[in-house]
Amino acid sequence: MSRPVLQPFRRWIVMSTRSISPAASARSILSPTGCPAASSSEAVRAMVDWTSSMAETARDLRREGMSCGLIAQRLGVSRNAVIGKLNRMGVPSPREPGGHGGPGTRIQLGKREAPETPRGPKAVKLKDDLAPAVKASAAGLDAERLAKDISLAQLGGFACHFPVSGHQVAADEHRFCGLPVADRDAGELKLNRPYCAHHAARARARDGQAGA
DNA sequence: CCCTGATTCGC
DNA sequence: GCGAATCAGG
Repeated sequence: MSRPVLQPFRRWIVMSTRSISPAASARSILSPTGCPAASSSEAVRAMVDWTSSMAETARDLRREGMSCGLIAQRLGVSRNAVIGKLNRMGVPSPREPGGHGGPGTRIQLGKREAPETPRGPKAVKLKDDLAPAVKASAAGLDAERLAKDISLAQLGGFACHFPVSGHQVAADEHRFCGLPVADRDAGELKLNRPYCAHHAARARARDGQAGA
């Protein structure tokens, strides 16, 4: 019948208890023209199953400051896929200046007031001040550099679990901060987050904007 | 020109 | 929900 075909090699691993939902299976692939670019009989693009693992990894990596492009490479997906996914997840844009002031430093949040633009022509551009949280987190970048950068296996019960792998690493080789957590006796905030003071603050700031 | 992220839009 | 195309800025 219509689509006998292709066994999508969408494995991407799935260590989660439940990652592939029936919906995903139903989605299957196909769609001869998934996108305008692929119009015509172009190769079929295996749609990636965004498992929780991938989503979490992407989110963490991005929070580290890794650009979507690198994350995309790591996950093996396109940059737009990562951006789109993260945006859909509600992950804001940390875009910490800690990366490199060179290429791609554009924060400028704030949605366009006129999305009515037919996407082709010029779009509206709005300039909005950065949220204080972003600035604050940026100031704490030093803390990340001071992180122990240890593996998950070495993380203790009170070690910060904030991912700090600033390089491209496999999901299983992810490195974490490892600094003492703050919720033991921070005196200020006592969250259950297994993060140190610095990362806890960042996490809160992040959740505050979009608690996906 | 490169890079970046954001949004729009078809599937 | 997914990703490409497009846009927009550094």
